[in-house]
Amino acid sequence: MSEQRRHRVRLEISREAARLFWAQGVDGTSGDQIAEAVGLSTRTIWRHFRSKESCAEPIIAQSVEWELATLRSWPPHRSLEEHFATEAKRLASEIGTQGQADAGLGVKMMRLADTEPALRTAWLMACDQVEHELAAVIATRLGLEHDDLQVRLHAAAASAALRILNEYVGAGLLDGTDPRKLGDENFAFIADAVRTATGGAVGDPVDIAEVPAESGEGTADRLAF
Amino acid sequence: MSEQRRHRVRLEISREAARLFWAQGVDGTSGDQIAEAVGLSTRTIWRHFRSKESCAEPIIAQSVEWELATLRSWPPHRSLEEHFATEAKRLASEIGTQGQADAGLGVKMMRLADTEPALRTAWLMACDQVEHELAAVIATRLGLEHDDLQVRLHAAAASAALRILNEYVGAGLLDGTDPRKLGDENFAFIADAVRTATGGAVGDPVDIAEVPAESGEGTADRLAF
DNA sequence: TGCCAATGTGGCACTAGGTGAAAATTGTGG
DNA sequence: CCACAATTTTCACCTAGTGCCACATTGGCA
Repeated sequence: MSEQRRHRVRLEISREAARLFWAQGVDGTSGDQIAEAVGLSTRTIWRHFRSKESCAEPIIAQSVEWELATLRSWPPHRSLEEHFATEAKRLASEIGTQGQADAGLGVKMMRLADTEPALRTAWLMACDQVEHELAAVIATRLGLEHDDLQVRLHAAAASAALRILNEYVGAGLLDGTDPRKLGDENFAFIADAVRTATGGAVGDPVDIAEVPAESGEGTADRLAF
Repeated sequence: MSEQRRHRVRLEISREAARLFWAQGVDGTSGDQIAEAVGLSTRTIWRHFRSKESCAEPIIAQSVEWELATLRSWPPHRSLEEHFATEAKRLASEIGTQGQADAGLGVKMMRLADTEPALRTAWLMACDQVEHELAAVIATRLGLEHDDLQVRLHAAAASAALRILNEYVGAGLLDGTDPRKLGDENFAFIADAVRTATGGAVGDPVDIAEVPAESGEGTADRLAF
């Protein structure tokens, strides 16, 4: 089965699972129900997902995917707010009704995660992945290794800030905030949150030329071992 | 059953479970084995823990408990490194062999969490709780509400930094670092990491008198909704 | 001391999540 | 239409976890 095809099937299952989880809770939803809803046998569900809760992962992962993609394509010479703003504009024109529905489900799963530990896991794991990818991005921007302690600290703090903002915005949307209110000034707020969380090290444009000169400056020489 | 007694039983089960998890993996350990190791019936284990993996929670929670307790008792007029240093000294004189063994098990569970998703959950959940308690601490230090967006951002970033440092130090200890090398200069490093993650807002002494004047300054006026 | 009530524990049957392996179905090139 | 591989289904089976009732232990009280 092609990787793409597999991804689509998983996503399809995930949609139905998320819908059922939201409608009747995780405990109140059985594997059989998910299978019936998506029109596959139960066994096939377990072939695609190791557990019931993990059925929600693709829809959650997809809701952070654009953020991840945006961070991956962040050119060194641009500021974070600039890049977010242009990418958001591009995304807005590309996203279809399916994408909007998925985003809605993603937000609902985020909300469910507040009360369903099994889903909170999935959400935290998704954020965990953001953290790792962000470490790579930060490492290249600062000219350090991706497992440098300072890089890991910055990545963890920044992705934690992004998580909080995601939860905040998501909660707002579920409570009836008009999505059109999400304007450019919010990207400035997000970028500043990242700047604050990283002590100003991440968020501004970096000059390619000066990066090598700074390399090593941020490493954890002071930690005794 | 008294709350204290219940806590002790859970901890006892957790010790055996952690030992078995470390020795033979989570999947390789059955509920029956844990029950036998601790001398209780399997049924009683499930009365105390909702799942196999959650048996590791108390030992993990305990390993962040001293950190939590230290943060809770952080007086406004002291810097973070000062407070950590004195509390660590006090702790070192109080901790017994049992406490040391538990700390060792806690570090091992942290390490296992790298490969065992079920345990990573427990670890992230423990960190999640640190984040919440830290929010309360930060709120009082800054004179803001504990659910203020700025407070949540600082708490998330700071606790993420603490998590990374925990993982880093834990990994070091498991790889043979001498525990005695954990001196005062490390507390300065930790405190600086927290300072960086919070844009300098958390870590230094705060003057009680000036707190009310600053209240409201950090709120998220700029986010559009 | 002896009784009683509350509460923790054990045993056992049972549900549900999840897997292994072979049969059945679907898809695909000749 | 056939041969063949890839996927799905069917079915037996395993283990984590629950409901229920009987039993044991504890602690209060006369």
